Parts: sequence; C-alpha cells; structure tokens
Amino acid sequence: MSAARLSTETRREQIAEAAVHIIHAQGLKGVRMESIARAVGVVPSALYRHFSGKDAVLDAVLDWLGRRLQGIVAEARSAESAPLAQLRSLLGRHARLIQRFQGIPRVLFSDSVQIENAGYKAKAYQILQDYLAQVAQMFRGAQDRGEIRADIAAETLSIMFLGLFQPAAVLWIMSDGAFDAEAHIERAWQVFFGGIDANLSRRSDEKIKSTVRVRSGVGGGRVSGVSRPAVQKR
Amino acid sequence: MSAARLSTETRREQIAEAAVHIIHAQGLKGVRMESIARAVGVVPSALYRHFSGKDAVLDAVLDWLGRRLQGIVAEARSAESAPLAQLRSLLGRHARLIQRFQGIPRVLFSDSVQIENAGYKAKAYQILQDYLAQVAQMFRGAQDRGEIRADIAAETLSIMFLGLFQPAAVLWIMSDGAFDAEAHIERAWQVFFGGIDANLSRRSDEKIKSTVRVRSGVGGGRVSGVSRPAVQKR
DNA sequence: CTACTATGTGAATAGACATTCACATCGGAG
DNA sequence: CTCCGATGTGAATGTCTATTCACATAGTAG
Repeated sequence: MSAARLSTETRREQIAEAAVHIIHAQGLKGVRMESIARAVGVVPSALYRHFSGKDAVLDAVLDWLGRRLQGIVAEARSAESAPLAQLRSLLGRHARLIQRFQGIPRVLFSDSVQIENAGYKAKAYQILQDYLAQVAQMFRGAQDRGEIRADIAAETLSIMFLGLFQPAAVLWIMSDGAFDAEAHIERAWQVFFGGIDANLSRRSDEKIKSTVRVRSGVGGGRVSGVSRPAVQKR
Repeated sequence: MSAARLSTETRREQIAEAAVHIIHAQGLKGVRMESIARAVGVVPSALYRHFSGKDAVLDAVLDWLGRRLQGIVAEARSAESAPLAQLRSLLGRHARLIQRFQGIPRVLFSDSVQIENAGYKAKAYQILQDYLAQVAQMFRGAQDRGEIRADIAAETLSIMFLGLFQPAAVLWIMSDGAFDAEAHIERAWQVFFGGIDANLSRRSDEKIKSTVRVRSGVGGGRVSGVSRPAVQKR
C-alpha cells in the first residue's frame, strides 16, 4: 500500500521533525533512513525525493534547532517587559527545552557537525552567536536601565548566562533527570544576579541565603540533589 | 612482519591512548579497530587479545578521562595553598586541557555513552560527581577561611564553577579556536568572584572594570573575541 | 630442551546501512 | 481526457567495519 502523496515542503518538515524526535529518544545513531522513513510513513528511498541524503536531513535538524532557540528568546521577550525579567524567564525556558529535547548537545558535539561537515559546524556556531547576541542585547537593556552593573561587557555576561544553565543541563542529562536542574538554576541566578546587581552594598544577605539554602540541606560530600531519587523525571 | 610482543598491560595503555588521540583528531567515528591498530602498530584482530571489543576500549577512554580530570585537580591543589588560588589555578588548567583534548564533550555526549551503554553513562556521571565533590571541597575551604561568602552551598558553587569555563570551551571548540576562551574565563572569574567575595561592599569597581574591559573593546553586536582571526590556535 | 601460554597475523564472515534505479501511480495543467 | 512531473515503492548494490578463527611464533616455566 502506498503512502499519501504530500508536497515536498510538508514532507521536509515531517522528516526533520521525525529526525529531531528520534535524536531525542534514541540518539544520533538511531537516525537511520529506515527509521525516519518509518516514522513518516513512507519507504526509505522516498526520503531521497525530499532530501539529497542523510546529511541534508541533519542540516534541517540544525535549522530546527536554531528556530527553536530563537523561539524561546522571542517568547521570553514578549512575556516580560523588563530585560532582567526577560532573562530570568529565558532561563526557565531553557530548563524546559532541554527536558523536551535532550538532543541538543548530542547534535552539537556529534562527529557529523564537528568533523565531517565544516558547513554544519559553522551553521551551529552561527546559531550560537545569534543567540548570544540577543542575550547580550537584553543585558545591555538592563544596564541602560541601571538594573545591573554597566561596567561589565554585555558579551561577557551573555556567555556567563550560558554558564548558568549549561552545567545544570549536563548534570540533568547525565543523571537521567535525577538532578534538580530547575532548582540549581534558580540558585545560580540568585548568586549571579547578586554579583552584578546595581545596588552595590549587599545588606540583604538573608534573602539570598534563604533562597539558596532551600534544597541544599542534604549535601554531604555530594552535589545536592544528585543522590536523591528522581525528583522531576520528565 | 610481526609487531613486538608486549604485555597486555602495556598494550591496553597504548590502545587507550591511541583512541584518545584519534577522538581528538578525528572524532569518535574515526575510532575504528583498524585505525587504533594501525596507531599502535599491530593488526586489528590483535586488539581483541587485550580488549573484549570496541566498547571496552571506550570504557578505557572514560577511565583515562577520569584520571585526567582528577589529575588537574590534584595539580591545582598542590600548586597553590589557598583554596581560592587553587580554584583559580584549576580554571586555567581546564582551559588548557580542553585545548589539548577537545574530545571530552564528544565522548560525554556520544551515543555510546548516552544511549547504548548505561554503564558508561553511569561511569561518566560518577567522574563528574567526583570532580564536583572536590571542587565543592575547595569552596568549603575558602568559606571556612572567610574568603568567600559562607551562605551559599558549596555544591551550588561547584556547579557554577563548571559554568565558568564550560560555555567558553564550547565556543572555543565551535569557533575552531578563534574565541579567546582564556580571556573570557578570566573575566568570568572576576565577575563570579566579585559576587561571592566575602568583603561585602563593592567599592573596588575600578579594579574589576579595568580587568574586565581589557579585551572587550571590539564587541559590537557579536561576542567579543569571536569574529577576530584565530588568536591562540592549538 | 620441551611444552605451554600469551601475543600477533591474515583471511574470512556477517551485519548494518546509505544510496541507486527501474517501475508504478497520483493529480493537476492544458 | 491526456500527458507529464512529482511522489512513492521494492529490490538491488556496494561499502564500511566489528568480530571470529585457524595458524604462527616468541618468551618462559619446568
């Protein structure tokens, strides 16, 4: 029985999304022409009507990733008006994005992107740069409003922003969801913001303390949240 | 012509190191029994005298990685006496390690580790935890000495520490060495430390400002250091 | 010196997968 | 209605690689 005949445009979207889903669920090796085809409901050779080959599919996945990243930035921007609130909101969206698609680091550091195709690596890098540029923009906005210190380059802040959730994402992935990434990110944001807050003198220790200490009561020699049973699995 | 006959112990080390080197130079896909064997100077089938299969070689690579990570921590500890200085020193060692072996994220996020073999993933996670435990230990030392705020959990700080160089490493890798990771890490450390410094009131703005601004004069809408020609290739 | 064990070799074997191609058929342009 | 281009199918084809195995030989224990 033959599958429905759909436009190449539609098929390309279906194929890219199927690939994204497979990467999330089974890793990059799970992305075979056969598995993609099955997910879409066609036969492997049909994929070549819409993509020149497997590499081209990966290219579409990168595009998807870029759109997705731009998407959460746009969402954060429209959800809040104050730059700082936008950044805080963006942080939360990151935590959720990584849970819905753990494939990001897999794709970014895959041989296909890193080694085999310089073009894909450049594309991935571009995506990252575009993202950072937007974050830097928000930091600049916060600086202009006097919400945070203006004596630190916004570009530096944007990269440090990446550092607020990246390690948490890694731990969350490596621990199969046992590590409470959202809680850590909240704490990290408090500390980070405390360091760049425009209100210089730090008299409000107690506020940070209480927030920070919330989930750290367990910590022995281990990372808090790590050795406990899964907290927020999926 | 037959290769020299060496002890399994020696061969295992040679093989693991060859694999590490190949991962750095050609990615995980470059790691084939044939390429490993050639690097070691034997024939592919000889590898099976020392490892049960390819997966076992990857396992040895993870061990190597763990030892290496513990190694730089130990170095940092013995190079400096003050906990804070140790952490600063460790940061620099990280920057150098990633340059000498970009394969770390490749291995960590590879399908082999993430998907195919739960044991490897657990092992990788354990390595990370051990590392974080040591870093947390150092932070605790700094807190005990009153060098940094004691009201933030050391575990939180250890993960944030990861965030100081991780994004820089990613950018360095993705930019093929064009991004000046060491400079960013220096700036990030200043900002981070400024936020956790035990000397509360921040009157020394100028100091941070001058340090931070050093290399950020270029930054337009882009990440500083990114669009410039390669700075510290290799 | 003799055998035994550990190490190394070269030639299969076998499975996995991307890609190609000749053929089928749907649906719209004319 | 007819024809053509776009889409889908199923069966090859070819390549890449891990792994196995029978055989060779160096070193070593006895």
